[in-house]
Amino acid sequence: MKKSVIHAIEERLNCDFILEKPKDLSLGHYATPIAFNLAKKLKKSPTIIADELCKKFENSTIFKKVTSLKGYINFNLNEEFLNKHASLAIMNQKNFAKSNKNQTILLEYVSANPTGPLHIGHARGAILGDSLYRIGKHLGYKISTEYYVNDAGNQIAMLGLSIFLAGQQHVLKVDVKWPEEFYRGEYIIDLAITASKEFGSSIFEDKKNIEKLSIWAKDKMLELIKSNLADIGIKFEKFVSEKSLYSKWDESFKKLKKSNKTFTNDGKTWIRSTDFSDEKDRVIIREDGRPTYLAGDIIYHNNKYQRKYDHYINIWGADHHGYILRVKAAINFLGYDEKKLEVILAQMVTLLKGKEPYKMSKRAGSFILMSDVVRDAGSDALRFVFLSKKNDTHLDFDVDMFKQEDSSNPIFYINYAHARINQVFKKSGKTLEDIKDIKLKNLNDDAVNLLYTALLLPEVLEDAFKLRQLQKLTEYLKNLSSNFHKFYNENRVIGEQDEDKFLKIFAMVGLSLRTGLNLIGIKAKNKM
RNA sequence: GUCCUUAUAGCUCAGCUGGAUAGAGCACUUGAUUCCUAAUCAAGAGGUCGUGAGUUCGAAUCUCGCUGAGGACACCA
Repeated sequence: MKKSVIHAIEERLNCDFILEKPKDLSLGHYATPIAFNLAKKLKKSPTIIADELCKKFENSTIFKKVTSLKGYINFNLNEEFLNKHASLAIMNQKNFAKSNKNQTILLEYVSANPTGPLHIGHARGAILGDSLYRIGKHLGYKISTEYYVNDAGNQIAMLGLSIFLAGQQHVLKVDVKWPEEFYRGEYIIDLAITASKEFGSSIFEDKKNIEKLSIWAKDKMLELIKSNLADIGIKFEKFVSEKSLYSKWDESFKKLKKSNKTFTNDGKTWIRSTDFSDEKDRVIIREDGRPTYLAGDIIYHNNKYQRKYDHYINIWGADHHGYILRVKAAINFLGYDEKKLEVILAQMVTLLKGKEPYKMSKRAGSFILMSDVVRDAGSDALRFVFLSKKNDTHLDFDVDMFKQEDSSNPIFYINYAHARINQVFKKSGKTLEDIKDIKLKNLNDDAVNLLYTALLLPEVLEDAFKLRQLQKLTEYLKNLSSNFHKFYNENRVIGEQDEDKFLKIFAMVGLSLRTGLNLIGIKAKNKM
């Protein structure tokens, strides 16, 4: 719809212009402040210029009227134009708001260590990533998703050690001297108990078994993470194991060396990331020959770029921001275009419970499980609330407040609108077939504006996806629902002269609500 | 100390690449149901957009300083 409008205006104005939405729908559907820009050049007042430009739009096929006000030019779409778009959408619902793009995108997100269940902080990135994926795919991007599994290194070893010690304490009942850092939390004890059932309690007698426990537990945790994700409707196309990548280290390292950005010092191998305005150079191979975490990421990104996507998106927690430069440096040193990598940082979630702050740290063990919140609040509410906020703002929410599933939860409001539409159709005894060919004309302003708002979904999606700002979509859905509820209260439908016309508009509203919700992983309710 | 993010109504937040009288929801006050679901709607009240400068026809939006908040500054991941 927006494209047609831009095209129609371009045709008559023959110059660049900004197309925006007026503050108030009563002013118009679209507007441009072009007259302000031209004022200086033409040395005339914006008001006069706007008046003159309006005249160019006489006999337009898509605008009902074009008016000027205080220098703005406001465009009102005509019913025929809106009707055409609505008919098209309703007759081909599955394709509504779809389009085609050629860009291929590799989206990596969550990638939480398989050392414990997902906590509420992970949920933010998970929901953002999954929703971006759904929307991107709908808009026609060739987009794939991956989860990078850190199944090597110290953290996994620490997981095994933690379980081993927990087993000694809780199963063998011996005194244990805990190291400074280890994984706490009840799940560690649970794992120890499960391990004793599976392997016999003797497994906790010999330190040699720590590695075995690590591998076993990490697989268990990955399964748990997958099930946590499935609970909120997330499924990855691919899981990439860090460990399995190390066989390709030589190849990656050889490529990296070609850049002359590696060097050895103190028996360690470094990359010169300071050449990429990093604070310091970074170690990639330790003195004892073990690769650092960055080495894994170098292989992984080499692997990613070898698969030749047009664009790469990584969603990381904001605590990783310092890591961006060194990864980008490494990608550059590998001979790839690091600008193709976009890192989205999901800011921390501050969780409150009864106004007391929760500190979330896996290692400390006092963290809120994502699965607990999902159980209390429901996947739909969690998804909607998380997406309602820009991903770069700190998110505060109180678990207790979240439990109050009352009308303050916008997802109820939107579902209610959708359910109402469904019920009106039922009561009317009519189907889409009956109303899809109805011509929408002689509508009151409220009906026109409701229809117009419903038809905005495609441009909202494009905008939200391009800017990676999905709160634009949630805002839109709330707004459309509000317009609908207002209209519903002011107009009777069944048995009225305009029944069929209104039903067609409602069908369009329902389609937009349903499609929009679906793209953020929420199934619209037909009944409350 | 350096870097990232952030500051808008009592609370939680929108406000698109600068543009019309700064908007929602919750909470508060008042009203609407012989009628398709009142889980709704209408009206009211509530703001010197953290602060000080700058850029210009025009700033919540852009630039700089200051202040507050959260986070990161590993050979951990």
